[in-house]
Amino acid sequence: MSPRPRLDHVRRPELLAAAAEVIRERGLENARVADVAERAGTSAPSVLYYFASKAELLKEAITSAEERFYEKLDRDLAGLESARDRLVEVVDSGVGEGDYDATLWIEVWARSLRDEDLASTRAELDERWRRTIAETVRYGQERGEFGDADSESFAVLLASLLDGLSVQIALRDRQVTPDLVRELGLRFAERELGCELRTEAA
Amino acid sequence: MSPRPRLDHVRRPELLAAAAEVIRERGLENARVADVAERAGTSAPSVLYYFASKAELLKEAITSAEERFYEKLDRDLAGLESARDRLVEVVDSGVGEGDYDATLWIEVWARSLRDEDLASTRAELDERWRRTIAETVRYGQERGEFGDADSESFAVLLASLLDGLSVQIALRDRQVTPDLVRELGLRFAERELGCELRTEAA
Amino acid sequence: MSPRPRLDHVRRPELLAAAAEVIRERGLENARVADVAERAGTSAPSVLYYFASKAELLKEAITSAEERFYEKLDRDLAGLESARDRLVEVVDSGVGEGDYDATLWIEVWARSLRDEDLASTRAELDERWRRTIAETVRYGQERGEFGDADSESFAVLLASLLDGLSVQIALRDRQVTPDLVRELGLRFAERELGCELRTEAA
Amino acid sequence: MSPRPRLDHVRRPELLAAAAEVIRERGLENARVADVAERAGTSAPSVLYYFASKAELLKEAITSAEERFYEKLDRDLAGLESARDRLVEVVDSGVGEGDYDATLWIEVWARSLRDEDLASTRAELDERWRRTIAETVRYGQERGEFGDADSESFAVLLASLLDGLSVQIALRDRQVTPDLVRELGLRFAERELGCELRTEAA
DNA sequence: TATGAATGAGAGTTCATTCAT
DNA sequence: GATGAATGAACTCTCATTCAT
Repeated sequence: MSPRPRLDHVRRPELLAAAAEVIRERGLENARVADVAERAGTSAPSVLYYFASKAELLKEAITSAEERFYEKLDRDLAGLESARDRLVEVVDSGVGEGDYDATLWIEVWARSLRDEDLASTRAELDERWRRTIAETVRYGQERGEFGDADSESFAVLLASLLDGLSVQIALRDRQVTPDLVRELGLRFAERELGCELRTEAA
Repeated sequence: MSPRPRLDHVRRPELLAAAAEVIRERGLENARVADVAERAGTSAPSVLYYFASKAELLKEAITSAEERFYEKLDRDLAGLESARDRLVEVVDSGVGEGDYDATLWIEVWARSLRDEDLASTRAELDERWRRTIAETVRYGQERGEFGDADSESFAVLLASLLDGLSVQIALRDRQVTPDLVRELGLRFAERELGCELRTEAA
Repeated sequence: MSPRPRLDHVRRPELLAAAAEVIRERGLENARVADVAERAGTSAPSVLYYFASKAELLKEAITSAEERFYEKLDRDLAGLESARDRLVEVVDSGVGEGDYDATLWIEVWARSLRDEDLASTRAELDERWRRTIAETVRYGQERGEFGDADSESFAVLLASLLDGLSVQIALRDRQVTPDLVRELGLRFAERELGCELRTEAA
Repeated sequence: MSPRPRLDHVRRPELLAAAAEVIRERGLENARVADVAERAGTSAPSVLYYFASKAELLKEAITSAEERFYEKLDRDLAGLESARDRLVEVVDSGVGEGDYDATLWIEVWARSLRDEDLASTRAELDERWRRTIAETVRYGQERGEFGDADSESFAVLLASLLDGLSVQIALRDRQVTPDLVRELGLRFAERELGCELRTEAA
């Protein structure tokens, strides 16, 4: 039934990882099949043996990278009891350093402007990100850690603030550092939710 | 190189406008000289008669569009006496609708990730945007309209928040409308500056 | 960059031969990649699959043709015992007919006027040509076949004379035929070296 | 009757001189109308107002430069009584330095390989050069200054030798200097004509 | 399963030449 | 008499993709 059953589950992830690296380095529009092949130690036709086209390869590279990020975040959050710790983790993950950064998002935004398909994928991922934030807020409100605030509005605001700040990180703006982003993000959350988040950080 | 005095001041702006439209429609990386030519009702070599290369054309198209935006904003602000009105104007201009939207910014960000030259131009323009915000805050503080807050930090925060929100507008996110951005931006400013900005808007 | 082992040693020589023909027909400056492709029964991109650029293709076509000529000449000379026979062979090879003619040299000279890279390649090849002549003279002097004369000066003179004459051949001057060139070249050598070279030719 | 009568005799020579310079600098095949225009302080269309096409411009630039050379040489020779002085002058003029050099000749040879029109012009000019040499020889034989030798063969030989040597000058070969060319040319003539030409030079 | 070979479809750019003024 | 403006034609080179093996 399924063609090429043997190596599919081995080679595809490797190629997707290579593609993600190429996108980061050369940009989504300038990424070439040959670049991905070279990084994966194979040839361009080989890459297209596993992915029907360049477009499909790049799209999957992006979505799988983002999905891995959200899966990891969900796992990490589940391991934390306190809502306060969870929110700190959320802000941390959105700061724009480490294995996740805004580079890929900027690429996705740019292409989403005219790629309907990617646009709706992006919308889903962003929705997921906001839902995670909103749920964390409601969790904290249930536990009495946070004051009352509209969790949905807060999610849109915090997500947008972190987006805007992490863009500056990605662009290496001199005035915006990861530490500053963390500080500003947490201070913003404290005001909106009426809680203390920065005890040890300060 | 060679001086081309006659029509330069007529044709170049026309071509720059055409180029900006093409960049919005097809993206910075996919914009072709032939597209610009077609939109301007001429041929590709004609375009290169006025601009030495595609790169120069696109770069100038972007910078001139951004600069026109800031010049208009500065003029508009100068016409307003009250600091409160000025801040409302600032937020309005950053909402991401009207003749200015985040589309161009997203393109610029994406390319700035790899283009040193464009990156520094972007940094200057962003610096200008934050300076405008900070000056407006200090103006309001001098007039006693705003409470004390660090004007520089506020500028970074508001700019980033508006960046993040206007990205959603540009991407036509269903949950984020221009009105919502305005509302959220103003509410954020009220909290940080301890003032009332939304009297008539509410 | 990337290794292309399989057909390299088959296709490259074919393409170089095609390129040499094109250079002869259309000239070095007017040779187009598409011409070479057509002559080799393939497409322009295919040619550039084996050669990184047009410049590299043409340069290699020239140098490989010249080098083949000198290698063949060295082999032929080694097969001759008498210095007299060797010198006749040298003059013969420089007459400008057969598989070698001055056409390529003229192209190389013209381009060397502005192309530093090609200029130094040409200098080396010319140096090799003169060395061959000078060594032949010294060989004859050691064997007592030639009188004493400065072998280096003689080499410069004979090489230049043959260059000048073979240009006329290449340009199909009515007054200069291959036979005349051979006759004049040998007579010149006889006078300078004090020997008889034209017994059977006369 | 004749169109554009006014400036023709002023502008055309200026443009031809500019064209000759451009050909020397960029080569015959790379010379652009715009280069000639720039050097003459005018525009490309202006150049084509005086010359029907680029081809015509370049061809005339070459032939007029060569003709001026031969006219000057004829004038100079006529001013000399002794055949010996005349022959020294001939060799001097062919050495390849001063306002005449082999650069233009090499360009002409290269293009003559496939330009029938230029080829026949070149043949005429070369014929004229050899005739001048042959006549000088016969003049010296009549005056008893030179021994008997076939003036036509000598002309072909000397012309070719000087061609070959001046090519090396044009290409800046390290082993061949103008002084060497003069020395070799005169020594060659002395042997062939049985006379002394280098008394004061030595 | 993989890849060397090949190519068609462009893209930017150059440049002689034309035309209106 | 001269030139700014414009353009068609050409050419190199890139790259995703196909095909035979």
